[in-house]
Amino acid sequence: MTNEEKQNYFTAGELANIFGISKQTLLYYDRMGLFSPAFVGENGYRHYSMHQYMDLEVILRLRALNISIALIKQYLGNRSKEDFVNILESKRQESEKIIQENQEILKIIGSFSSNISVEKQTPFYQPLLTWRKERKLCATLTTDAFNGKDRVMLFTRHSEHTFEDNNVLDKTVGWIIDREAFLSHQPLRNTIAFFSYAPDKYDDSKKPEEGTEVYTLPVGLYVEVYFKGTFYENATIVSKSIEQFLQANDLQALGEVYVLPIENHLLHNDPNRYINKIFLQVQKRQ
Amino acid sequence: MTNEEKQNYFTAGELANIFGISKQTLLYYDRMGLFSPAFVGENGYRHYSMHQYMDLEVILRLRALNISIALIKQYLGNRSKEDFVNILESKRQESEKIIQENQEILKIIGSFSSNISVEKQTPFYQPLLTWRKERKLCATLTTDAFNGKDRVMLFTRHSEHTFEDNNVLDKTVGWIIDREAFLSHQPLRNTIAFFSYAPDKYDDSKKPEEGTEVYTLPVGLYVEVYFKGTFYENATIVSKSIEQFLQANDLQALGEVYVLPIENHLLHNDPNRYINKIFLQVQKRQ
DNA sequence: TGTACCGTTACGCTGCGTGAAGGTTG
DNA sequence: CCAACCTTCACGCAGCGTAACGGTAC
Repeated sequence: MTNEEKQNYFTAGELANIFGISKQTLLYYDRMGLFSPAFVGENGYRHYSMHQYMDLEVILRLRALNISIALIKQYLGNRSKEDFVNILESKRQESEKIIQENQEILKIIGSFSSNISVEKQTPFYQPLLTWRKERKLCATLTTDAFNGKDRVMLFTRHSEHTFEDNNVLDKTVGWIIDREAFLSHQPLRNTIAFFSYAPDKYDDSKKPEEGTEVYTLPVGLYVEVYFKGTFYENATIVSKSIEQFLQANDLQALGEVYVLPIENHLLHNDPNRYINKIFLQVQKRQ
Repeated sequence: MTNEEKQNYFTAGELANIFGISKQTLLYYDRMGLFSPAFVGENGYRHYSMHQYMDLEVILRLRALNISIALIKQYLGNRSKEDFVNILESKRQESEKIIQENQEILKIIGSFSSNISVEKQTPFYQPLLTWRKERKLCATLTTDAFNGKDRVMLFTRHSEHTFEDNNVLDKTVGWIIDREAFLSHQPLRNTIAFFSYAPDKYDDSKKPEEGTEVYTLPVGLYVEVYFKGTFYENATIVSKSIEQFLQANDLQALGEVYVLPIENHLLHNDPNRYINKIFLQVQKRQ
């Protein structure tokens, strides 16, 4: 290597340092055929000519926009205003898509967080009597033949049909059980349907799939009970407390019984720490 | 495999179909130790129990937020409200960072695009006489010892020092040459400095690095010429046209001469298609 | 003779997709 | 006997980072 060469060419490390990038990056660009040294010495050393900094500058400015190496390579060989504008345009769309996706994530996180922080000092096993506004919900009816696998299938079908459009903020899925069976403390309580709340501005024109119905929970008085643990282990005690509450307050039950998980396997390993809410509509006995 | 097993367990394909994911995804989760079947048959077939759908649901809901498999694995083994909230919080920060990065990209693309579309029907080699407002610029002085490599180093140093804060929209770097040398058509024209425009609201308190100065281009009359090709090939003809223009309009030059690339190697392979703008301050001869 | 360069493999990361080659079930 | 399942490799992707191992320049 002559002195003249030393004065006019950059070695890989020099060039990398000057541009504040890693030597490996230059080696990688070489391997990819994106940016190769002007010549390679007998000792294998790379020598980049002074003028090559222009190409490298183009590369780094496009990489700063996270434009792919393949695209940069293609563009470098055939630069033009049109192609440049096209690249910027497609990159713009890509970035906008990424922004949208992450804003969607932020939205979901926000709804999660608010739902979690709401229920803090909840009284358990204490029937509450509250006035609820009308609410719409989506329900997927369960069929009669209904073993464990089918139950899971219906559950996921409900989730998919109900949540495929991201209108729904609260993605919790609850289930509806028969009032008579529940209040008579029968050990086996058939699930009538899975349900989840629909947004208030639910699009009525959108016909739900076969087996899924949009349903209105009427305005009125509701009895609600929060309890810990699984429904099947606590159904009897909860149903008895509700029955007692209805009698003591001269109330009668209407409609079906709704069970809604508040904290479930998403938050706890131990099912004993699950929190569910059970509610049903009531009215003064006439 | 007994009939009872068939009724109570999912095979990999079944589970994948139900949840609308790929079988390969399940296999991958198994390999990663994130989600393994309840048992594996003698034939090697995977069998997932009905109850496992809950774990899978947790996994998929967290994956929908693009939370890493390692983190989900950790969380699954030890669920709690606190950890869940922490995960959401860190993911929120991550998403916000991604959004910021991409909005930065959109900003850069926007400034690129507007700069490109501005200069469309530009008259070349035609001296223009315009009134310019005061503008601030950053200049990196070139040293005397100044061969090719040093020039590149100074150029990149200027870029780094000037642009490391992303305040600057227009990242074009121009250069300043000596007026006397230029107007006397000397073949070798020394570059005095590299420069680029500073944003109007440049933070004066921020002391620039050694060798870089913030500089004010005074308000006043300027002569501007757009020309095609490289500066070194066109300097003589441009300087002659400017000289003629000055004489014809009874003007005299002030300050130094600025050369600013409008379209360069970022947009063209062929240097003959480069577009540069040369400008200098003038005043009526007294 | 040391130390600070240079080089070439080659593997790691993330989350799967996509075969290939071969066994199992019905 | 075929179709539709299932399995286990193993490579590919994007853009480098990070050694490991060895030669070279001063």
